[in-house]
Amino acid sequence: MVSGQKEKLTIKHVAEAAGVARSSVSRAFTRPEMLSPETVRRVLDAAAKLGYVPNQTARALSTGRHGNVALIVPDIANPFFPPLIRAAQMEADRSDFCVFLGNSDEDPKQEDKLVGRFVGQVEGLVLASSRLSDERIRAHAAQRPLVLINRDVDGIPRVLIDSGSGVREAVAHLAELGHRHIVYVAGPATSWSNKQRRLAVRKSAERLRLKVDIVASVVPSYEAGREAVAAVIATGATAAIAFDDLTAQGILAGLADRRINVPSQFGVIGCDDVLGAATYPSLTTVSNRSVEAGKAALSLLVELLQSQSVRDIRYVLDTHLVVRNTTIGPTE
Amino acid sequence: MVSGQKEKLTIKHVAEAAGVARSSVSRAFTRPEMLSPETVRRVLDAAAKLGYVPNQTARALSTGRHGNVALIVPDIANPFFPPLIRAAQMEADRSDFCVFLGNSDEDPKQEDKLVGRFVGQVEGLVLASSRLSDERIRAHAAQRPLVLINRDVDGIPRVLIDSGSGVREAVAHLAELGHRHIVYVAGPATSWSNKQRRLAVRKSAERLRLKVDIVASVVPSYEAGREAVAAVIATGATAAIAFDDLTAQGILAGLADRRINVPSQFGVIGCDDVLGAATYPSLTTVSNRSVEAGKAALSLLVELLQSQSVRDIRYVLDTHLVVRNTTIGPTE
DNA sequence: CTGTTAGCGCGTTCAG
DNA sequence: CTGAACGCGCTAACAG
Repeated sequence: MVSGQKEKLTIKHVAEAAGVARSSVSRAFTRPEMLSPETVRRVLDAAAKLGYVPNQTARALSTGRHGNVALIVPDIANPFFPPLIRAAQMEADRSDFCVFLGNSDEDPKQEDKLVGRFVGQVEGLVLASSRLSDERIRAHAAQRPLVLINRDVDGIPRVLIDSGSGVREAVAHLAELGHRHIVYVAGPATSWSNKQRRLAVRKSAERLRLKVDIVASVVPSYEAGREAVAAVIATGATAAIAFDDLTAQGILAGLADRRINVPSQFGVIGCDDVLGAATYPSLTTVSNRSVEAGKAALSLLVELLQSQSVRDIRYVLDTHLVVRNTTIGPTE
Repeated sequence: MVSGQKEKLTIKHVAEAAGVARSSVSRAFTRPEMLSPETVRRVLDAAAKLGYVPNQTARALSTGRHGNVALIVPDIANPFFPPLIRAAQMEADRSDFCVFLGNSDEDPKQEDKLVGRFVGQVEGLVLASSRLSDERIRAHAAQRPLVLINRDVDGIPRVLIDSGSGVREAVAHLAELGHRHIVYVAGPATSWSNKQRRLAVRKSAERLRLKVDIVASVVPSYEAGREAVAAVIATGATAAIAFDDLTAQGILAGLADRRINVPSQFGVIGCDDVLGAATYPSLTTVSNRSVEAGKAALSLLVELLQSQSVRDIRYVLDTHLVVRNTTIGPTE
């Protein structure tokens, strides 16, 4: 049984044990091809025997590369993000990167603070659904390679989930079912996705001659959706498209509280398809591509890191409507 | 507008600008009380003016403290973890720690690999629902302060969510409703929580003279639950307690596929209460304390880090049954 | 191919 | 209270 060797093993000890210079040990680990196979083997053997493992920190200080990246999201607990985080995580893993995770709590200040905390220890970062201003994003991007998810800033590499296509299908779907007056329950004002969805609802409603109202809702959550119901009903609309599934779920609950039946009396459509068919009635929603987005963002970042290139990249993923059971004609 | 100053600002530049020695600059940041207020102010001013920020890496190399911790979970996308991660995150934030997040993908090998990747850059780690063997956990704990969540290893600080109490209530609840034969749909074999829940079901069923069968299910997921339904039905039981809500949700779906009505023909109880009332029928389940667990684990780790103490800590959070609509008597 | 010698940026004795 | 000098562990020129 190997007892805990608390003593610090450095490159020096390995060098002595292998009878070579310290630099050779270093090279054996980072550029084996510069050494004779014989030497490499001797060094690696000695290292293994001693249980030596290179000190990441010292290496970073000397090279400037720490092998870390940061991922910041507004709310880890929002079901939209975990799959994205997971995908990013696994992609980072493929290139041996460690990922710092930050939760901005939907707050720009906090997000800024996190970036500051991370920036000294990472080679690059990805901001998902950033709540930061364009200026702040540009400022940070000037310091380190930066990839955005669901945020469209010129010149900054970005991965966009185009919920517009799905939302347009949603509006068309409602129009086909005979709805003439709908309402969009908005998300965070600083959210790019929210702007995009709101616009898509407006435009296609206009084109299809539907009346459309907007109901504000500060944060995307079950509670917020539930609270928005009063305002939603007050508009006199017969169907609602919510910023996301969580909000939609809250609306469903609020409607049920008021004994308003879905879908016969009122139609509801969500966005992001994070709830699967788990709501009741199962939610008609717009598909989500968060896994692809997370993976794409990270592989993009890794690519940027490796090939110092700084092209203007804009990667778009489209979406479509998933019809379930919260939508039928307004009068049954 | 400040343009991107890509030049590396070191302690040296600040020293010159402030007209002091480099060491004074260092002290102004780490031990202001050792300097005259006047000097501190001058240094901080100069630093602010230049936009200087201490190099975390260099500092770490010199002090051994990097201000990072790692958190490893089996599956970020499992709804049990995001709230836990978020809580841990925010607690770390309070002490200015950066957190590395790792996803072991339910695989001990991967978990080991992650620990190895992180250990060189963190002061401590927390393993949530670790799939590692006791030996490996002990080995890692010997290197760095380590806190466990839902894993009970002697001598290692741990935070345990005692689902046993809630599960016992669940069994009693079923017994009261008149069920005489129940089945437990198990989770991962390496899961401590699974062992605990299985045992609690067995024991209390025995005490209440209920017959109990066990159905295996490798990973906790919707799919796995759905697939387990055939075996569940085959046992002839009238109610099932699932390892977690995800599995329970899958069971609900599988039952619906077979036109078996819940709760009138079959009762289902989940664990962890991660779905809220979002399933249909809304799921009777065992409450979860993951937020407290995440927070507690991290504050415990921070505490260990600060006060080198190594007491044997075992922090237990109890749970209880949350009755909703998937359980009534077996014959209606 | 391999050894020697500087730093990387900062914290920390140890004198003054 | 402040400055000079050494070291953290490793990589990167620069010789041989």
